Amino acid sequence: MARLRIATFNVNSVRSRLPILERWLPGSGVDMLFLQETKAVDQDFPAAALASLGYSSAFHGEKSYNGVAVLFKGERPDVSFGFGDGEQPDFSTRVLLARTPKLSVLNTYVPQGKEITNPDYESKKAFLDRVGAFCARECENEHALFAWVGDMNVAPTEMDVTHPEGKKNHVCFHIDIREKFAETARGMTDLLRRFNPGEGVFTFFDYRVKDAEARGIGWRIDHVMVNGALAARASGCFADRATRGWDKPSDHVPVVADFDI
DNA sequence: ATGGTGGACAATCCA
Repeated sequence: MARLRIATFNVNSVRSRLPILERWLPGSGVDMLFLQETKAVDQDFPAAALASLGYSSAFHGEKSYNGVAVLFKGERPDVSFGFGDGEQPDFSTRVLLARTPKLSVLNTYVPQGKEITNPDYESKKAFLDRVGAFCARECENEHALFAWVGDMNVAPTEMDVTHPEGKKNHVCFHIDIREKFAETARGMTDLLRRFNPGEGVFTFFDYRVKDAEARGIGWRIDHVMVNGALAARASGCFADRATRGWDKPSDHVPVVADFDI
């Protein structure tokens, strides 16, 4: 049995967050880091700088928006982009699948949805349907170790927002999207919540809210969801606030999870 | 208070 530490982090531009990654990663103990919103085309991804930190990478992004990546130490996982289900759009800059001999991880940057009246909100639900189909297939083999991680843009419960009464029509909290998320993750364990059952566990602080973190105004929208086999091997999960005290933090907080596999 | 700030990129779009 070996200890495996994975993490998910919406960097909101991998190039702007390079100083944060350089400061955080070497002492983080993270073996595999899943990134969202890298906002860099592939030729601009700072692979060399990350390699000098001891992390290889696989990435796919586009100009200005979206982009996903995995950073890893040691053996290269088998990495693919998009749902691979033959449907369009393929979401190749929002979906990354990494398979190692021991486990598979689906990394997603779920569309935010803008407004509940916007067509993008329907696209968000359709995206989650495709994630749900994928997860259901992965979970058919109850012995295989599987995780779904990333920026899900859904706060699953009232505990996961600061003022739930004022957010009933928000695309990340509307009852429809919370039910869709629950259906998508059916049978899986919300690992950050399992190890942190109390109030005030957040992974996102809006830049537009003044002193959001100090005032405790946040969202829990970045998740590590695991199937039963992987849940049985989990030893911890936490939102790592270290990066928050440093210069130019992301609006998101890394979520770190430990396993014995 | 339908604002606010930050990122990418060059006039706005996105979150």
